[in-house]
Amino acid sequence: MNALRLSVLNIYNTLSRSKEEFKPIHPPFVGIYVCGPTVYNDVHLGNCRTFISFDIVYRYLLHLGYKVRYVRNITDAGHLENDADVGDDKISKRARLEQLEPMEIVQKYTTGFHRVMELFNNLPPSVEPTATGHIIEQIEMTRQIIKNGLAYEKNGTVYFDVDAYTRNHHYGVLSNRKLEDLLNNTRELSGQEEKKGRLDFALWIKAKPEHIMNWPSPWGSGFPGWHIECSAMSKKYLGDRFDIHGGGMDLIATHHTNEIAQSVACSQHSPVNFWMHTNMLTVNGARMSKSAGNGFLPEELFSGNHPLLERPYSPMVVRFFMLQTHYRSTLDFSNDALSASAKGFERLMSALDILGKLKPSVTSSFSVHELHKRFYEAMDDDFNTPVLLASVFDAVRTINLMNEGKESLNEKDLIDFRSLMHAFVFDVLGLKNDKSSNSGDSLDALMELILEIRTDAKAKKDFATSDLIRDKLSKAGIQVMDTKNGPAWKKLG
RNA sequence: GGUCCUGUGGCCGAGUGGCUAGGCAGAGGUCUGCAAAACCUUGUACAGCGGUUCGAAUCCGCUCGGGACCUCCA
Repeated sequence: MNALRLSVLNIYNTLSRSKEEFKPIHPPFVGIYVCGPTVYNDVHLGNCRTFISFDIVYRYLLHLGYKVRYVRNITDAGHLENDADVGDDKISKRARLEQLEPMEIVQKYTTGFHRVMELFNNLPPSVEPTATGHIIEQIEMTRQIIKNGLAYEKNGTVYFDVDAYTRNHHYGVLSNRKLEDLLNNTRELSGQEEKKGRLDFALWIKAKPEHIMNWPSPWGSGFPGWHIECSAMSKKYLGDRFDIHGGGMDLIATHHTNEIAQSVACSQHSPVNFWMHTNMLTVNGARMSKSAGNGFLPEELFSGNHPLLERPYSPMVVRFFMLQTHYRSTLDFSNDALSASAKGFERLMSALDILGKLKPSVTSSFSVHELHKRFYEAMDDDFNTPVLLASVFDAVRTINLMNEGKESLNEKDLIDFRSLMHAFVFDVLGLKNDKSSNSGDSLDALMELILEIRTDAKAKKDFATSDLIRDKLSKAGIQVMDTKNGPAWKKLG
């Protein structure tokens, strides 16, 4: 199938602020690292969007035949409540609030996160390392940075020396900011007396006596800074230099900027070829976030239990909804938009059901190759899922026309068409028919019988009976449709 | 304040110089016992003003609106 792919993959790189042709460092291998969640709380839908976006990246690279190592971490230590490098670790704080051991918090929200990822049909990453599992690597990296003269220790805490770094490197490369602007526009934070420079950030933080999560280090008992974990773990599993690093756009200015600085300080070269960033999910135009109180939890969506929702939406409808927007655009979340997606998704799934049942003709009336080409062009253009879906919906129309005998495919083309649709809708976009309406249980046989009775009644012009069957089934959540090929049914969403 | 992004038809949302995006909703039609489904047809959309150009939603300038980051957040 790939022999017909004429385009090449282009990816928008935050570093260059433009699309670049993707060439792996060591083909056919591709290394990708995505910043995972800090497991101190339930993931909300905005978090999920990022992981769904990178699931598409992962799936498409796999589809293209690359051998992909996809690393997505779990932050279970070191993420402070603010960037002043004072104050509390988020996990520790939550542990006190819930009166649990910190690792109980970690376990609880990690499990929840995995469940949600599975519901959204995200493939599990190849490696899912935790910060607490890589303390030694983080200490090692910190030592190396000190050794290279780009970090210093003060009272048990180790800071990255941004000023020293900027003598040879551009600290603001990723966010495209000048150092003086960063200095002038950074807010004065309290508790920073220890730092030499205002932009310096902690690699290792001295633990206060009450801080439960702490580890011994050359600088005394403490815990790692937030940024060093990703540098240390990406280095461990993907090497000093790898292909793609991803995360939400909000990580550009601080987290990823610091990651680059740390890796450069340690290894003397830039760690990542392609930096990819997903845009934010918004509600009424404002960013969805917990602090703003406008966050949606996946649970609320699946149950419909939220003031802004009129009904529940299945994980696949939500996934489909997200894929109708490009990952670098903001996506505004609303009941109306979701409801439109629910109908579109249903139409797509029923067309794919029909496709599986179509019979081949002698001749073909349209070109499967053309679709094939368009599908790849869309995905090769920086994973443009909305454009792919537009082409997929052209295919949906064609499937329906075939069902009415107005379009046709010969046997070979029909096989190609099925495998093309299957590959892109199920494998690449990761959608699935979560209603699994006609899934071979006893309901099938039962429905066959009922529809037979109804067809008999109709033949005898006993419309009272046929309509009664239809109405009662409708109330039971099953829709009956009289198509040209006889009666059909499906479960209602 | 600094650095950016953005404004597309009733709603969501692609598209970055000339060629129908797409989904949902609406209207008309085909089909049907009636519906539904499906299919066909249908919308003179690109915030405003000016400029560049043979030609702009697309490039440039200004104006107005929305948002993000700079402070924890994907």
